[in-house]
Amino acid sequence: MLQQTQVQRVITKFEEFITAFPDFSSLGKATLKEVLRVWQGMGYNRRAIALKETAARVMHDFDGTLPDSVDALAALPGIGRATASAIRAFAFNSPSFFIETNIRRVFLHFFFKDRNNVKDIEILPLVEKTLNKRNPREWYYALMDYGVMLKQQYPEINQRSAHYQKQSPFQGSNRQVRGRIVRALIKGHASSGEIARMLMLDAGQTKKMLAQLQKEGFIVKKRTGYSIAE
DNA sequence: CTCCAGCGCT
DNA sequence: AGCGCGGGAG
Repeated sequence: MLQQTQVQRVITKFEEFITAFPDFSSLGKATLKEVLRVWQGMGYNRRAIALKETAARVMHDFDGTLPDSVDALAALPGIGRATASAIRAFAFNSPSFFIETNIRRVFLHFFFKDRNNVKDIEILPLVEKTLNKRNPREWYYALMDYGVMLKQQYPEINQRSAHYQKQSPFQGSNRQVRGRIVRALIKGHASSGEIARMLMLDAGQTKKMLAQLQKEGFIVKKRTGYSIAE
């Protein structure tokens, strides 16, 4: 839930989410519509699909217990190397190395003072060297909190990362429209024409986006229109 | 306008 | 390597 999303926003949503789906079993068995309904407000609806699918795989492939190796975790949908390593550090308190935006800021500030275009592959060895292997969890908590603090004083540090990129505006974007369509279909089944009319969208664009959402597993097409998958 | 505990596809 | 993906807060 924390991928590309502010901690403060996740905290309140997490309570609601974990109450609705307290374990892998309930999340894996829930309908996608139920999961997306609770997810609304988090952003990146794809992550809701991945999380539900991950829960189902943990139940079926791992007997209900989350695996603790980076390789096994990273093989789950929506979990890459960074999140897999973070899960190892926070959930299992095991030494593993990863970079996220706050950690990146700390190392750029102290070890790449006069550098530009710094690649994460250059930073990672330093994360490994400085990690407190006795208590990775506490170390990463402190490191990330410190990175947040650094941002108050030096908000532009991460622009010196090779991986920094300004993102396109959300207002009027494709992703905004997708979000509105998903939100509408959570409320109920609708045809392409009804959706276009309800949301004041171009008919052709609406059809194209519905086809894309269908391909990604968000929705299914029936005789009379579209609904949330499963 | 900007950014955010990244991932997956091409 | 580059791009698309939500939505809320500052």
